[in-house]
Amino acid sequence: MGNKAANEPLISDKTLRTFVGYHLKRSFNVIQSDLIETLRPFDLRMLTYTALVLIVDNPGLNQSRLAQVMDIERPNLVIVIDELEERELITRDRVPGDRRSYALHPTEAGLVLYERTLEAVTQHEKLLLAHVEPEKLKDLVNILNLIESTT
Amino acid sequence: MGNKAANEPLISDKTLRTFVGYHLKRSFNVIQSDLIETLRPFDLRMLTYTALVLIVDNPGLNQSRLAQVMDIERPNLVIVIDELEERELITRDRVPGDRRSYALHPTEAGLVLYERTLEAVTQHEKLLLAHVEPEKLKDLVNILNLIESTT
DNA sequence: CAGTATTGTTATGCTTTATAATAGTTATAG
DNA sequence: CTATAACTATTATAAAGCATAACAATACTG
Repeated sequence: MGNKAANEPLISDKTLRTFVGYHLKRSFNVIQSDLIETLRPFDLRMLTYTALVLIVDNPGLNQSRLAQVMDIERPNLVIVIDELEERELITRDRVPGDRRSYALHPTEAGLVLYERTLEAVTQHEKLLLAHVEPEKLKDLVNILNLIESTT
Repeated sequence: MGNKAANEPLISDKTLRTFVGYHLKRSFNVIQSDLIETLRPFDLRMLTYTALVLIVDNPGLNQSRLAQVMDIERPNLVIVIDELEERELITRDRVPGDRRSYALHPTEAGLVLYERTLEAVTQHEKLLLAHVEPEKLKDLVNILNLIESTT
């Protein structure tokens, strides 16, 4: 009577489960999906959001440094910055000392959007992870920092 | 004397660091980079490798189920399966009961490649994470499972 | 000053991921 | 039994992410 297992036999991913990376990817997918939906109303993608946050937190930085921190190639950052500038969320300002590079600054609108999205994203992640004890989340971040510092 | 900070001022990602998802992504990037390099000699990408492993572990499954487990859309799995079949690592076998679907099975060559890559990938991840105590990795996986079970 | 390095950019390609539409097959409702 | 719905695999298509080569303008170095 409605034995679903008969129609849809369980698939085992036991081999993949032996890899930490597999677990990392699967849990990141959960958070990423939530984040994408959270950012949608603001018409921001993960990359553009990340760039906006870093520019607000580090006003005046240039594109080379930003690409470096975001771990993407310079050419790929250009379209991200183009989009933020077209939407008048940031400005590309000539820097007196070096006429090659631009200093990136948030506009007033950029600051406002930053504040709003920060609240939304923080709230959404808090809700999404509400069932995990805060102590465990702290442990998690500490271990992830260890892994990250592998490089 | 060589004050690098003067030329390359430190960029702060403190706001992004408040998000668990940011930490997850950054540490996954570390593992993913290593995995890609590990798979390169075998001419496998992450997707094709994942598919191969799941087919070996679950011989006879069909593409719909496989796509479901891999969290990708059916159309996108087709080219992955095409590639594995062209390289004669798996076979698409007609199943008597249902002429719509194919049962996926690994070939002898597929099994051999599976064994070799499994060893390589296991060894590489072990080395990459050698500086993290095994106990912490266990904790990590447990917490990640909690997050994954959010869905 | 000559050669080299850096910044931002364009062009290009590959991979991943998502959606719509279709042919063939199976299941279901009346 | 037949009409309709549902399912499987596929094709076509597009958007997004990510990498490399090449270039113009500018800055640095010996």
